[in-house]
Amino acid sequence: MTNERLQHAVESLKKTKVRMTPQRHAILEFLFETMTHPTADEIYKALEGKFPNMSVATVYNNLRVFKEAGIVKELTYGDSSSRFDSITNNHYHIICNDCGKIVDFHYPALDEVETLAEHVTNFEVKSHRMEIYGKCPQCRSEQNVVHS
Amino acid sequence: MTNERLQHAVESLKKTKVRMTPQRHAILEFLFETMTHPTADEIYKALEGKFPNMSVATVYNNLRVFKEAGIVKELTYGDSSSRFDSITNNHYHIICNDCGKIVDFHYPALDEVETLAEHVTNFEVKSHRMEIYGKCPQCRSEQNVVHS
DNA sequence: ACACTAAATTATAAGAATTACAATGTAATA
DNA sequence: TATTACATTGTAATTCTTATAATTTAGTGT
Repeated sequence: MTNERLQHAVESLKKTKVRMTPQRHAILEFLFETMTHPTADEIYKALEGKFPNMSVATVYNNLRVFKEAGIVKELTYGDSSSRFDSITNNHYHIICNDCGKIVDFHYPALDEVETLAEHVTNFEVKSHRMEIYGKCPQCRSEQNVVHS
Repeated sequence: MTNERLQHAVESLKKTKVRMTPQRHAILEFLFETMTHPTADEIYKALEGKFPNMSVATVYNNLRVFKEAGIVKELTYGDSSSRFDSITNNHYHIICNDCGKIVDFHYPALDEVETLAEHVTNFEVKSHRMEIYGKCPQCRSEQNVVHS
């Protein structure tokens, strides 16, 4: 199913004038198979085995292309660098304040909030963003350890 | 009422070992009275009349202190610099994709989502973040102008 | 298969936001 | 008023991201 989504993405890119290079394909592939919401640099490092000469700029360029094509979403948290996530349906993220882990979490889209906001503010609503913050199970249990 | 909230913030800071300097107070004051969700640099520029020798580092240092004290919230969007907002109750933001304007928008907190996430993921939930994106009334009307 | 052209990649430099650091200054306390 | 720990200042360093120019290459038509 990863492959199916990947195929779909590649085809939707080809429909516009976006060429399919090996680097570009590898970045896409990585984004679709990983579950880790990587940073640009993590993508770069993950692929330097396969593409020893690839430039970081290539990663950034492609992430921009993918974003513009609606294939990939940029996640900006408090920390310095953005993370990137291939877009899937209706899931949100819950993030650990202590260790930074990001876990997917399914929930129907908050259409109601969008509609209400539209009426109240007279904006034309396009999208929304929601995240939940807390402490993950691992960090919770570490905290509970009694230090003697 | 701005003054009341400011007072309260100052006092809660003094309770810990945070000293009240003129610069710190001015930054707090500015954050509580402005409606504009300023960047660190905007705060710096806004106060350079009063404090010609203030360093940008001071602004950043204090914003970190305020964040740690739970008085101020950092908003990170896709663009390069963070914005800062004094924490108030139960309001969210709707942001214009075209001009960047941020408008407050009241809505009861999404407690239900927090509760559900807690059960599903076994995180200990602390907070959440939600924003809505779209096009503001001004940008909408500009778009509709017919160019002859 | 070959050539053409627009787009992509690479390498590097530049830019911008934020943080680190050392020296100096100052708020809170006794 | 003296003391001390915290704050500020100025600057340098760091980090993330973007811009640029030269080179390479994917996709297309012949």
